[in-house]
Amino acid sequence: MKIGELAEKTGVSVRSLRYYEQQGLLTPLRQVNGYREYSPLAEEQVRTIRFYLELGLSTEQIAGFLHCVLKNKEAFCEEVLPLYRSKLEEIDEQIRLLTNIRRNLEDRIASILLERDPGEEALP
Amino acid sequence: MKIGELAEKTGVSVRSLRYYEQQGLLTPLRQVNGYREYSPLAEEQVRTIRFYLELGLSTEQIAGFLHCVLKNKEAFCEEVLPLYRSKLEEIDEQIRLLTNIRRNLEDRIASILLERDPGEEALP
DNA sequence: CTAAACCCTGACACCGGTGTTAGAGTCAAG
DNA sequence: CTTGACTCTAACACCGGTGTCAGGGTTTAG
Repeated sequence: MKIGELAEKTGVSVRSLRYYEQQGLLTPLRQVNGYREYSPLAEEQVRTIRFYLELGLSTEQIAGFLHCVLKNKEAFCEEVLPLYRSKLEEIDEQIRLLTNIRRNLEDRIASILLERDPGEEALP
Repeated sequence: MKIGELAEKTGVSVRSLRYYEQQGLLTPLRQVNGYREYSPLAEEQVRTIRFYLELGLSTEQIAGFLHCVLKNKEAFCEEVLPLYRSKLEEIDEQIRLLTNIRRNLEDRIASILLERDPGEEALP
């Protein structure tokens, strides 16, 4: 299958498919004319890549274990669990930061409303 | 006061002070030799800028109301409240996204642990 | 044969505040 | 006068997946 077809089947842009290849996540064969030729398995492989990208992993991190998870169950790939755990910490840190900002924003909003129309926002 | 002194007093790098100026947030005078000359008020002004940056506002957004909040109380600057509210929605959306990812990560971790050592993680 | 639709590579743009470097001018202390 | 510490402008790098364009080949249906 050619790149356009794979793009349509997976909903991933042609540009992205070429990028994944450049990052070592996909390795299509080449036809004599230079066109990329994807096996039917590539479709599932692309969905796997998308899954990990949506978990917030980088293409570089994914490249580190993709070959393994494509052959085995995730649980047998040593690299995955530590990666998940550090990503989880990272996410938690980001949530903490955002939550702090959120609190500050609410404080500012509340104090503006108070200063502007004292008592008005206390209505039911 | 020269830029290095202001940088030291505020803890903001010289690079950033020049950037704030470029974004229209600071307008120091110039000495005859071309050096920036900051008034003592600039110190407080920089802290104000930092405050808004840390709320997640962009220099462009800050530029839109900084002149007002430097003269009046925040509550009298019309632009501020809507900006706070849209920023709050933005933050909430980001927290939602991160929370989803977080849940997926935890699911993956749990299922790896289950698959690998069934029951082991259930210990006290 | 031709036009439309694909495909190829390579490269720039984006986002946005900050670090860093290069090359050059200025100033103060010794 | 000289040296070292500042200052100036201008410009690139970063981060990272994606959009988009340029310029050129290939294929396929009419």
